[in-house]
Order: sequence, then structure tokens, then C-alpha cells
Amino acid sequence: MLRISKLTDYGTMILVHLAVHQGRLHSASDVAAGTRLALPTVQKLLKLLARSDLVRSVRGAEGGYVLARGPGSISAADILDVLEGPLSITECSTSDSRCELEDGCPVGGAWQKINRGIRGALGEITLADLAHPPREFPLVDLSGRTGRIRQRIPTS
Amino acid sequence: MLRISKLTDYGTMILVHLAVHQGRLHSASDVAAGTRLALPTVQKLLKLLARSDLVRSVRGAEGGYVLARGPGSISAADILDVLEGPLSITECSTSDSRCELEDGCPVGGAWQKINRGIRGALGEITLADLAHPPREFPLVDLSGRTGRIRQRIPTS
DNA sequence: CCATACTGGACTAAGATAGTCCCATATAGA
DNA sequence: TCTATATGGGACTATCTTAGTCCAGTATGG
Ligand code: FES
Ligand code: FES
Repeated sequence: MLRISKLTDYGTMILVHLAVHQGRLHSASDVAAGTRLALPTVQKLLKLLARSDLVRSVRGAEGGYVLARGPGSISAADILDVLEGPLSITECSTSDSRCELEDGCPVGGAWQKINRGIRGALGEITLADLAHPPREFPLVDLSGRTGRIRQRIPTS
Repeated sequence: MLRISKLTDYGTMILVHLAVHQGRLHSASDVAAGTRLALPTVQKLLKLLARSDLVRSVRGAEGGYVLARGPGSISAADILDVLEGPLSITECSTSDSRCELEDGCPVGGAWQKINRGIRGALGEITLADLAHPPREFPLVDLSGRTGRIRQRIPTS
């Protein structure tokens, strides 16, 4: 349940790799070697990531990829948006395929609130956290209303 | 991202229906009519639910389905467990197909913590809440450590 | 008995996912 | 200029999952 795809997991590994070895360009081959992922998969994911504003690319010989922003300003929600698309927790609540049952369905609204809560939570977890997981993740409000951090245990 | 399947959504609608009209048996046809879902789908889902400890069934003429427990003691996590299986947020962290990369992968642990946090959150939301969504869902701790409610705005 | 209703599972069509491969384009350096 | 090294864009396929339907079996009340 609530599964993220393998590709998203791989993509996150790649981002973590870029975060840990910052300051220089990395070719797809480098990243594949560093993460032990298959090269074609890494190429595909880096292309995807480069199209977003998370990763920048330089073409040509001696080219490669870098993080476009600091690991502290890339959230798990950002990553999921890029790699899984702007999907919602329920099929019903996507923009185009709105559920024909939605009127009579009391549940849709609740799922959407839960979804917003989870997204809010993921928005507070940064790539830096993922690269060096803190013992505690921040407290998060599922209401989607006040949606604020209550407490954060210092990283490291 | 983090999508639950249509069937899970439907199943939840069915459970809500049973929760709202408690105290008597409901045949699959009744539920289909009440929820406006297709009969075969409802039959399939009720069979599934009856195999769990969320719904009880009575066979034969005048038979049907009832909630096995009060709506207040059925959580969203319970529902997802039954309808989506005991899956994890990452493919890697399932019991059988453990990721061969896990050793070198710093991300796996973090996803699993996030997963536990989300599950904890869903464990605090009951079927009663879904049937009559409160304006605010409870505060939840994503750490998976202390995993406790901090504050709960009264339902209704 | 028989109509009603659950039980178990088979089955299919459609869609999503994972993974590979190819060709075009850009650039640094010999 | 030529060439090796990169990324960019996308096609393509095999496999798995999902959604939905259907049927033969079993229990039970009247
Ligand atoms: S089934 Fe579509 S909103 Fe619930
Ligand atoms: S890729 Fe399997 S644990 Fe991260």
C-alpha cells in the first residue's frame, strides 16, 4: 500500500549520490558506478530529473549532471512530484478523470485531506535528511489546515 | 503518487455504507444499490472484506454482511491492510523481495521510516472519521519513534 | 424444495511499470 | 576539423498489476 515505484526509489538514490558528492559534474556512467544501478536506467532517470528544476545538465564531452539546488532545499515531495507525477492518493481526485460517483461518495474528501497531509509531511523532509537520515523526522499535521512543523529534532 | 487503488476506495465506500446503516444485515445487492457501485465489484470486495476481521457475513437466504466491530475501532490502516495487502512504500522493503542493493543504499531506511510514520497516521483515523469527516485530522508524528497523537480536534 | 445469498476462484482486457535501445545533438580537446 | 564523450528525446517490449466480470459450489430460511 502507498507504494512508490522502484524507479522513484532509484531516482532518490541518484539524487542522494549527487548530494553527497557535490561540487562537480557527474556523468551518467559515474552515477551508475557509484550507485550500482544499471546504466540505461540511470540515464533514463537523469534525463527525467534534468528536465525538472532539481538537476542541471551540461552537454558534450566533460559534461554531466549536478544538483540545481542545495540538498536542504529539495524535499521528498519535490522528488515524488518529478518522478511519479502530480498524482493524487485516489484515482477519483485527479484533475481530468473526476469520479462520476463523487457526489454520492462521502469518502473522497477524506482521502484528499489525508493526501494533502501526507504531501505536507513529505514537503518537510529534505534530500539532506534522506542522505543522512536523522533519528527523528519532524512532527507533521495531517489536517492540511495548519500544516506546520511543531518540533524538529536536529539533524545528526 | 502514493496512490491507493480504485478498489480500495470502493471498499472504503462500502465500509462507510455499512457503518452508516448499522444494526442490520446488508446483502451485496443492497450495498451496490446504496453505493451506486457495480454489483460484481461489490460482491468481490465484500467477499474480501468478510475474510478479514472487519466484516462478518451470514450465508443463506436473508443473509448478508455487517461490520464486525464499531466504526470507531476500524482504522484506515486496517482497511488498507485488507484491501491493498501488507505492502510497503518501497518495493525493496517487502519481506521476500529484499533489494539486492540495500546494503549500499542509504535511502531504504529513510523510506521505511516514512512509511511507518504514514501508517501510524492512518492508524489514528477511524472509519467513523471517514464516514463523517472531521474538519481536522489528528496531528501525527512521522518519526515512527514516539508515534503518538499530540492533539486531536474533537470530531464534529 | 427452491429462492436467496454468500464462497471460492477462474478469467480477460486494459493499463502501468521496468528496463533497454537507437539516433540526434552538443562540446572539449587533439 | 575530427573524434570521443556526453546529454536529449523518444520508441519499444516484456512483465506485472489492476479492474471488472462470470460461473459453479454451498448454506439457509420459508
Ligand atoms: S469513489 Fe470516487 S470519490 Fe469516492
Ligand atoms: S534501492 Fe533497494 S533499498 Fe534503496
